[in-house]
Amino acid sequence: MAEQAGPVRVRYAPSPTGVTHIGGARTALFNYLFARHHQGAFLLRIEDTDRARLQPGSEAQIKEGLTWIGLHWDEPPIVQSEHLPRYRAAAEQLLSSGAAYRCFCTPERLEQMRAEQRARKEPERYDRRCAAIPPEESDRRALAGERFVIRQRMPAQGTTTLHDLIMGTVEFRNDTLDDHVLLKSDGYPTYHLAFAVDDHDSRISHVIRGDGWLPSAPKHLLLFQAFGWEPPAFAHLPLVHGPDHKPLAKRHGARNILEYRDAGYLPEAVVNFIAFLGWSPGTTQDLFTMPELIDAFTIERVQPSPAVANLERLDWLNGQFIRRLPDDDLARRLSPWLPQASPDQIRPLVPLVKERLQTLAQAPDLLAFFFGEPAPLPADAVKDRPAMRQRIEAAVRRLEEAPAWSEVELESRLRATADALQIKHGDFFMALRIALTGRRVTPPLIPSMVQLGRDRVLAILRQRLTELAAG
RNA sequence: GGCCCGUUCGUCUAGUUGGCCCAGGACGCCGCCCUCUCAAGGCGGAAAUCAGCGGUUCGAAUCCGCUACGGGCUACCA
Repeated sequence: MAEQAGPVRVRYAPSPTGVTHIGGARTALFNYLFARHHQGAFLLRIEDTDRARLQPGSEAQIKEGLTWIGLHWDEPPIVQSEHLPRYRAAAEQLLSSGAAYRCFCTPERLEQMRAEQRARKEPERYDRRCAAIPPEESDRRALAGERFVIRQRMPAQGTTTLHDLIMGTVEFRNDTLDDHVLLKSDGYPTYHLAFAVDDHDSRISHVIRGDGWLPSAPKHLLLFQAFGWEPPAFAHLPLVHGPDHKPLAKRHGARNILEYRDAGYLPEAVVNFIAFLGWSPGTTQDLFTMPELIDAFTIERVQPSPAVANLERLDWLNGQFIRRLPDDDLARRLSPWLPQASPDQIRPLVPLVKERLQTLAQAPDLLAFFFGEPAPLPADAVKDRPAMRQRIEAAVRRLEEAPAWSEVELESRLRATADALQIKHGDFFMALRIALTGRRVTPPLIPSMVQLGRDRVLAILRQRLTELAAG
């Protein structure tokens, strides 16, 4: 595969018609990793030439999503709607060279034409009725105010060959190519025109995009040729599928990438997760930081087959990354999830939950008993009230005498208490756990008691005794 | 319909210069250990006739052909 001369420059070019989902984020990430791996530039381009489908907050959402997963663009984003004269001039250039022509066909005629082609079971393509209009007549009608689009004139024969970095060599017969529209009658370019002009003007070296574009790649190659420009290298990424093996759509994972943030996922984990969708390093390492990804990423190792997003793996990855976070860092990230607690209050609790969290969102529930009242005693847990009371009373007596409130001290006193009661340590700990938190699943009991503090622990236990006596 | 892409455990994949692969790793699942619950961690296990068929070859997941299945594109959308 011939390497492009000059610096590596790539771009992620979303259209602001929605949000960035997993698939889009992956396209962006692969572009970013490729750029950084080659010390190149990563650009952002907003493809807003479809005014009908434009969505107001979309651009901001896209930028926020990219920023969240740590993809920073190196130059101010290019916004296509701001460059209309440039596209028009480019189209004019093609017009005068004969590589494109004005088409005056109405939408109605085109629809009728297609209906007839369908009926005859022919490929639905523009029939090139306007291709033969002499330039003078074309100019005259345009001047007279007749509405038109500009279409690219495809070669009648021969083949166009694409050397794709992922898909390999793909050959297309030119006579199967449609004379697609380059400039719409509203003066806006279509994707094809804007793509070629912008990628050329931005000196893009590699186009890494979804493989939905593969069928139009030959037209793009021809378009570069018509302009007399050196085309970029191409890499078409296979789609990301949902669990049902259908392309990712609203019905499953096609959620805004930011929803993963809101669900308590770490951007590190999300990045690691999407990096492995269709790519692998070829080693057994499965946890990568961004710098490691940049170092390991090569486009040749991207799979040509679509990947199914396996969200269970994301959960596992998230837990792994949480555990690798320094405690101070985890405390900081937990802070928004525990608005009732100050950073100083959160920090000492981090070691209690660090190994138990799969997402940050689980922290509030796990730590609830530290803030506010403990949950009511579960009904099934107090079936044997006398036993429960006995255990709590014994614990209170021992704890009141504790000279120090440390893990070592509490552990030895509690174990001694269990021995005195002649019950299994585990059973005794469980009784205390339920008394203290109202739950059977909590962070480890003794460290939790230490954090809760002597006064609070004794207060809760006495309160429970009162409840048990009353109820 | 036409053009194009794809097909290794449930999932992500290793494998790509044919033999070291009766196919390796990870998630998930199951079991055991550790253990105050839950996790985490450790150890082990089940799980892929490499889509099918036919070639080439001493030898194929790896090369070739056909078929099947899945998917994309086929707009004055990107």
